[in-house]
Amino acid sequence: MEKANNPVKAVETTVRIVEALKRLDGATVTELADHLDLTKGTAHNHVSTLEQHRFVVKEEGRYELSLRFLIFGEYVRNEDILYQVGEPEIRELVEETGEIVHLSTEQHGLSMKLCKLLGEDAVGERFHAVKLQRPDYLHYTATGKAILAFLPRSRVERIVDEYGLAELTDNTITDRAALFDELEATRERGYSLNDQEEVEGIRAVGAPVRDGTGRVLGAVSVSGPVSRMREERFRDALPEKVTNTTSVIEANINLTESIDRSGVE
Amino acid sequence: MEKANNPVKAVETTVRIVEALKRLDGATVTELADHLDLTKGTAHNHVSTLEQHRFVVKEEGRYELSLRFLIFGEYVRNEDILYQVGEPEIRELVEETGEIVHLSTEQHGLSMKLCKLLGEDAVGERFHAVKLQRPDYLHYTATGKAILAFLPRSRVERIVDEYGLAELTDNTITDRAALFDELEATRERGYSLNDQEEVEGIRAVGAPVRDGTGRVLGAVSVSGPVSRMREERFRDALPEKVTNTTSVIEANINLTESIDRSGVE
DNA sequence: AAACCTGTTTACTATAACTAAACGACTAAG
DNA sequence: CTTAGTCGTTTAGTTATAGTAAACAGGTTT
Repeated sequence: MEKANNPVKAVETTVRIVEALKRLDGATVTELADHLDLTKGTAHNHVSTLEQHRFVVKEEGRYELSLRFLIFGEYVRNEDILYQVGEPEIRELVEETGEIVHLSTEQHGLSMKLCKLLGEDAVGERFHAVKLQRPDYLHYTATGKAILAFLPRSRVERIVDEYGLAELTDNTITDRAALFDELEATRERGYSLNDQEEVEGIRAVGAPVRDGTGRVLGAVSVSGPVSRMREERFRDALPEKVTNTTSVIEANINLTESIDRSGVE
Repeated sequence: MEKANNPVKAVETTVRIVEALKRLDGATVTELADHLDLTKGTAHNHVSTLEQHRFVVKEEGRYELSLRFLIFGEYVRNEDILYQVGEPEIRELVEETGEIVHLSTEQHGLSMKLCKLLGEDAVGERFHAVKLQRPDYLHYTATGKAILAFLPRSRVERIVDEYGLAELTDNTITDRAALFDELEATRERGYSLNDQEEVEGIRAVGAPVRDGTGRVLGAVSVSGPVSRMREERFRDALPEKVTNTTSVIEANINLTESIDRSGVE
């Protein structure tokens, strides 16, 4: 993790304001000043600068984050090659399995969801895209462990140094050595298993997506209640389906990239 | 439009950098410095500050916007009451009509899409959510005209002052008086019509969504090729369907808000 | 090796981001 | 109608800091 030696303080306060506007679901100048220990003048200057640039809207006397964040966010996602080629494939996977399917990538040592689909067994209807909440730590999700398994050990070390190994359930891996053993096993299997390590009663199977050079681009996972994730399905059937999906994604990414390299229009 | 009297210059350069990272699909420090007429040192300080706060990632030597923008963007959309109650309704509308359906709102005098769905006549499959690109001006879209029709005249004046009336097709309204006539007609009808004013060959029908106080929260529209938007359907059937949808949305919003006010859990 | 790219760091200075206080606009209370 | 209490915004003034320019370090390419 780079640690900006000459951080721009004014940018840092603006970031704090943006984060506070999210946390507080919008705020007045006075509220921002109180929460962030700024003067009203400073808070006002920042928030009005952000408003002028359309990242903030003033709605009925309160300042709120604007939909410009959505435009930027969708742009970022649409640029991501993993999302471009992965999204249609995980649509198929969600139809096949009926469970919850994730497509995630790693940024800053955290798991960022690109897409989350609920299958018909997970909800009433056919399938359903859902909100992408906060990022997750990598060590307790199926996608996260699939990613960690194929990152250079030094990166994994630094990530664990930075974020630690928070315990969410009895099954969460909280020991460094145990984590590296698990990652080794994951590498050998080619897929990751999550047995109620994030949420009690939920199991998941994940597999990495790697490019031609072996670099991990992200991972795909299928999650569901233990009641539907018993031995055979959890150990064989789903791993097979998930790795099939990631193989197709990997093939299509390599295809796309070699076409890019050949300069074909 | 508020015009920040004490803009924070450092924030403005950071905004320029963020916009450039989008425009250039990621950039190096040197590229940013060149494009934005900054020194490399300045560009580096800003971009590394943004990276430290996870709004930017360094991917293979290039700086790119991170998926944190998506998290913020989805948060903003999910907070929007119009999206919350409108999204399920326009799903129904897209199934009924088979055309393209939009749910949009106004921010900073521009039309911001909350959701865009393609119906089965518009694409092969059942229906499909698509990317929300840049904002649009309000005067040449069905949703935009529905919104403008129910904004206070003074606001409309200021919006036209700021952005003008850009001409996209022969049918685009580019005359101020003509626009106000059109908005008057829209108010009387209760819905807006767009007859190839944005794109040649595309017609659309839109209707506003207003809250209990009469304030416009946004608008819904159905768009399609002229070949499927002939007289009866364009003038009667679709306006009926669209206004039915907006009525349901309005009712649900009022219900939600009165429940909120009553403090029920 | 040397020249030429990078990205990053440094030392310096003018600038501009803060502080604190006051202002004008509202609302509520007396 | 006054007064006191909000609020957001603006002002003046000072100190911190953002930006400059230059040098540095790490890679390629020549």
